[in-house]
Order: sequence, then structure tokens, then C-alpha cells
Amino acid sequence: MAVPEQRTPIHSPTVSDVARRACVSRATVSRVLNRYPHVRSEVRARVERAMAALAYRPDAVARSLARRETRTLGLVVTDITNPFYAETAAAIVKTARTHGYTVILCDTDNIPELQAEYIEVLRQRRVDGIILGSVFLHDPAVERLIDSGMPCMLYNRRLRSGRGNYVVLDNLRAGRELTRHLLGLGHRCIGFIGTLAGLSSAAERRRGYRAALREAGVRPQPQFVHMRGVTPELAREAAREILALPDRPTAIVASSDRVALSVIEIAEEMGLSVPGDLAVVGVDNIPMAAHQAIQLTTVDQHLAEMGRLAVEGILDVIRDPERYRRSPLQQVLAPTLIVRRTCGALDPGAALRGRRLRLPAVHKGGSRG
Amino acid sequence: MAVPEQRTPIHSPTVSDVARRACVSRATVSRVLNRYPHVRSEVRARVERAMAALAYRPDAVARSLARRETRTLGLVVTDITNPFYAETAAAIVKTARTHGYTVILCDTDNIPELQAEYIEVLRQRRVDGIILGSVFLHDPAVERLIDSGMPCMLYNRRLRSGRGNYVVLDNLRAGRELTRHLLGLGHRCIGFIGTLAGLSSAAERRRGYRAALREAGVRPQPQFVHMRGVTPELAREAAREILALPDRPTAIVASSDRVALSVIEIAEEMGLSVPGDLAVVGVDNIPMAAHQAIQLTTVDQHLAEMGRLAVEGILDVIRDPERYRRSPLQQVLAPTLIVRRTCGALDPGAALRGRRLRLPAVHKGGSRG
DNA sequence: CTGAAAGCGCTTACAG
DNA sequence: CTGAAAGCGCTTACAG
Repeated sequence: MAVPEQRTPIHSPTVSDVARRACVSRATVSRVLNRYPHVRSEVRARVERAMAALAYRPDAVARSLARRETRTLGLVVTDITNPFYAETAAAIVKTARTHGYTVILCDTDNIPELQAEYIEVLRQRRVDGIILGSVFLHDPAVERLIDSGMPCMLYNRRLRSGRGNYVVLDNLRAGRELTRHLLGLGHRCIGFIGTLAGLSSAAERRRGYRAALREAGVRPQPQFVHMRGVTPELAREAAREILALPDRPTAIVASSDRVALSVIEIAEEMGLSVPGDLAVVGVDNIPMAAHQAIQLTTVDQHLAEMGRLAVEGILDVIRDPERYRRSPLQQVLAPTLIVRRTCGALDPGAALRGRRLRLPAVHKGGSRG
Repeated sequence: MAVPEQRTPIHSPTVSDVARRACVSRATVSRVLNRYPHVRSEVRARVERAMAALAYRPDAVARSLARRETRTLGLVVTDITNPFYAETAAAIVKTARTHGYTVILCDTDNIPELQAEYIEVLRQRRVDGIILGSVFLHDPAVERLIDSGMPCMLYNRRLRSGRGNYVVLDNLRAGRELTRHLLGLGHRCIGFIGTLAGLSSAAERRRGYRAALREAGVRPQPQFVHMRGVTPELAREAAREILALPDRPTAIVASSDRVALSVIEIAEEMGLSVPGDLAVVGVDNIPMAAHQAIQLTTVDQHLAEMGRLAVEGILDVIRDPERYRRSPLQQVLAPTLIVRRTCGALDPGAALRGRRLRLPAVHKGGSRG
């Protein structure tokens, strides 16, 4: 007859199996496993041989239960296909790995309700900490999470309450520098297209935009400002409206590179050349911004560093929650202006009214290659 | 004196706490938790009230240990900032969520050695299955993983051995259709720039490219074919060399949209207009390919569907590993040609030698919405 | 329909 | 330096 198949693979070896084979107790196996110092080297060697012979692979689930720590971080983003989140997620996973942590990726797909659902799932899974890439200025679910004592770290956006650990760009300054840059190029009619006023990032960039106008003695025009939502379609809609105005702006500050790309698309669709007829600047410095066919003037917010700081920060919080309970870890990164083609600064012919260029000291970006 | 602070939050409630409060056994609490049918409704209500009163949150780690299943999937990609992986990861996370599964994201950052390391970590964490976005044609670590019986699913690329469950694009057909399309536009001098010959995706696309040339009676020119590596810099290098040849090709088939974008950058740097002087086509249909300023002719490989199928497939495998042991689940998706600007087909003025256009029946792509 | 008991695979005081 | 025992928070036959 046929040889019976080997089904249900013999259960994988446990500490007990190793202990039996090495003629020691399970406690000793555990000590070897965890590089506990005081184990006789002869015993240690015997245990290690047994582990090798059995191809023993420790069960992290059991260890998590016993130690009450999972060495797992939850990462909640609104859209991993947004290069902003992809770049930060890469840095987060990488940094976590170097510290022996694993990352559960949660993507809300821009559906706000899913955030609370994911937070609940992560808490049931007993992650050691939660990193949130987007919160609303008013966000009860996140306030409750903070209240609960679960270590968490916000990045990119913060709460109006000012609570929580976070790492964000100095968004006000980013909006102000971009606007000043355009003012310096001679623009006086400058619009702003953002995502949502309920997000600190967009709201603060807009405040920076307004501040720069005010400082230059330019009166803000409310009809030049739109904050409709986060999808590309809404950004396009806003661009279409603003650019159809009889006295349309000669420059647009977009609250992100993605929004800026939508604006450029619509401008070209409407027969406006960029930067000839319309200057456009963004924020993020996503890879595409550097592309030859785009060359978007933007602000770099150092995404890899932001991701790294988020992880290193939350690991500190996990180690010593008390310490950060009353004085949260709040980091603000300085923006770096990257001057490229779409603002018109590099193409004197396109600069309006022949103003002399007065660039601030900036990193002139090319490819990020 | 000051009110003493509440530190180390009283340990979160367990089944025992709920059981005590509801005056039932822990087994009964567990039954209610798992919607076990035969529980008296009065008892069920009492337990539910107790859970609510205590804000009980089941411990998924303990449950995993007891049930020997984690409802967690591992996802290993080479670079989450590559839109291909970001798009598929989004679909994978989304599909997993609807089935109650969570996803651990592993990003090897294109460092091959990290793949084996991540696989080991995932196995220790006792994930129920592993999804791999990239394998080499010759990949011993993955062969061993398959041997081990751990449920796994490859996507995008497969093994030369043909083993394993996978969902891939019909890459040969994709390469062939793109090349035929260019041949149909009059091109006879067509180059191919791929990533690595050791990856099934690029290798099969190149085979399709060769097949199309052969079928058209065009002799393949080895100096027009480059497969150097996966980074943008290597793609640029290859483009620079091929386009500097005295008898440079009039069209390039790139093995991915990212490679195509690099080729376009170099072409423009060298003063060649696209598609006037050089037609370029890619594969993937990443969001950027649709952008106004690019309009890349490409092949859609239905990334969201690929991700969804990968998850649904691996869940089937997890449910019934025996069934797929001998006849693996292997799915091949049909490519969809998306004709845009960069091939020159939409701009008769740019079509070489005034050939009459003979487009295959295709989905003419615009924006992806 | 419900409970007592054993078990999942580790870790960790506590003795010695 | 090492072992016996208890415990982490669940689930699951097995009785009744």
C-alpha cells in the first residue's frame, strides 16, 4: 500500500522538548534563550546544541503573554498609497526593526470611523504602542486613547488640545516661507488650496500663508482660499473654481505636493502654463516632485527623519510612561525650502514683473536620487 | 498634601474578573465572547453587562496562544515607497481587515538578506500566513518556507521551480502587447530596459518583448536590452547608455512605470522629446502614470485585485493547507493595455513614418479618478 | 446549558 | 548556578 502521508506536522518543539533533550529544566532553557548571564557555559552549550538539533524556534506569542509585552507597534495611517505615508511608514518599519519591534499596518483609507476600530483592534492585540499619522484637531477617540495611558505618538498632525507626544513639521513656518518666496518673486495675488481646516497641518500652513501676506501688506482674499477635503478630485475642483475667477491669482500655495500636482493638472487643462501663467508650490517633497517633468517647488519635511523620531520617541515612552505623562515628547521639525521650476524662480523669463530674485538661503533641490 | 496620583493603572480586567462579577465560570464568559450558541439568554445578558461595566477588552495574545492561531498575516515587500507595493499593500490590509486579520508589514528596503530575517521573525510570531511581494527566480529561503508547510502566497513574482501559491500578471503577454503596440506604430528599433533578469516579472516581460519582435520579423539587438537592478539610478544609467548609441532605438519598453519615468527623465535631459523622438511605455499603471504632465502608456495589472486575491487565496490555504499542498493556487491576471501620450499613438504628428494606427482593442486610459 | 480542570508555551520570583 | 512551581489570559474537551 501507499506510504501514509505525513500530515499535521508533528508539533513544533517547545522549551519542554529542548529541556528534556538537554537534561535541564525549562527555566534554564529560558535563561539561555534570553542570554541570562549566570548559566554554566557547559550547560549553555548543551542547551544550544539541543535547540539547534530540534530546530527550535521560540514562540513569540507565548513570550508576549508571559512578559506582558509584544514588541509590536501599531501604525495607523489614512492612506498608504499616499507617498507621504509610504515614506514615513518605510522609516518607521526600518527603525522598529533595528530595535526588535514589528509593525502592524492599519490603513483607514480615509474613512474616519475606521480609526477608532483599528485602535480597538490594536489594543486587543496588546501592542506596546500606537503611532498615528493623522488626527483631527478635534478628535475624541485619540483623546480617549491618550487618557487610557496606552503609549502613543502622533506625527504629521496634532490635536487642538495640544496633548500627546508628537513629531510634526513647523507647518506655520512652512506656509509662511512658501508664501514669502512667492511674494519675493513679485506675486501679489496668491491663492491657497488646502485639504481640511480640521487638520492641524493644513490649518497651520494656511495661518502661515496669511501671516506672510499680512507682513507684506497684502490683503488676503477669502475667495482665493479653499479647503475642501483630502481627495485629489476635491483639490481639482477647488483649483478649477479659483482659476476660473475673473481676477484669478498668479500663484497658488498648495498644502501638499499631491494637491499641487492636481492644481498643475487643472492649470494645464485650462491652458495656463506653469510657471509662466501660474506659479505653484507644495509641501512634502515626495519623490514625484523632483521628477523632470514636474520640478515642483516645495518644502521638505524630512519624512525619513520624522518616521525615525516617531519610533524612537514612542520607544522612550514605552520604557518610561510616567515620565512623559505630564510632559509629553513634542518635537517640531524645521522645514527646508526646495526651489525648483514651478515657482518660476529658476526661469527669469517667467518671473513676473521682472523683479530681482531674492531667494532666502535654501537648499536648492534637484533629484532626490 | 497632594492627592496621590494613580500610577500603574490597575491591571485591565480579564475573563476571571468578568466571571466573578457575572457569577459564572470563565468558560461561560469565553462562550459568550465567542458567540457560542448554547448559552441561556439570561446568563448571556448578565455576562455582557459585566463586560460592559468593566470595559472588558479580550486579550488577543492569550487567545492566540490558546487557539494556536493569531489571525495575523505577514506581508514582505522590497520597498513600500514603490507605488506598486503601496497600492497592493493597501488592498491587502483592507481585505485582511474585512476578514478579521491584521497585517505585519515587513520592508526589506531592497536588501535581499532581510527577507530571510523577516521570514524568521514572522514564523516566531506565529503568523497564520506569509505574503511575499517579491521572490527571486532562484530563492532557497522561499523554497524552504514552502517546504515548512507555513501557508504562504507569492504575488508579482514567482519561482523558477514553479512551486507555491501565487497571483501574478501574465507578464509575457504584457511585454508582448506593449511591443506589438509599438511595432504597430511603425517602430522597428525598440529597446528594453528591465530591472533584474533574476526576477520572473522582468524576465517574462523581456521574453514577451522578444517574442513580439520575432513574430514581426524584427531582429532583436542585444545592445538595446539592459537589466541592471531595481534602483532608479541603475535605470537611468541604462537609459543613458542606450540612448547614446549611434543607432539608438526609437522606442523603449520599460519593465515598470518607475523605470519608464527614469527613461523619460534621461531622454529629456538628453534633449530628446517624448514621444516625438522616443516612445516610452511601462508596466504597472501607478497613479503618477496618469498625471497630465506624464501620460504614460502602460499596462494595468489591477493592483487592487491582485492584493485582494492574494489575501483571499492565502485565507483559503490557511483553512485547508492539505488541499493546496499538491495543487497550489496559481492565478494569472490578464494585462490591460492603457494607451496614453508617451507611445505617440494619440498624437498622429508624432507617429513615426506616418504609419496608419492600428490599435488593438484596449481600454483607453485617462485619469484613474 | 454550565463548570472544573487541563493546557497553550513561555517567564519569573523563590528556594536551595 | 539551577529547578519546582506558579502565573500570563485565554480556550476546550469532558462531565454532569
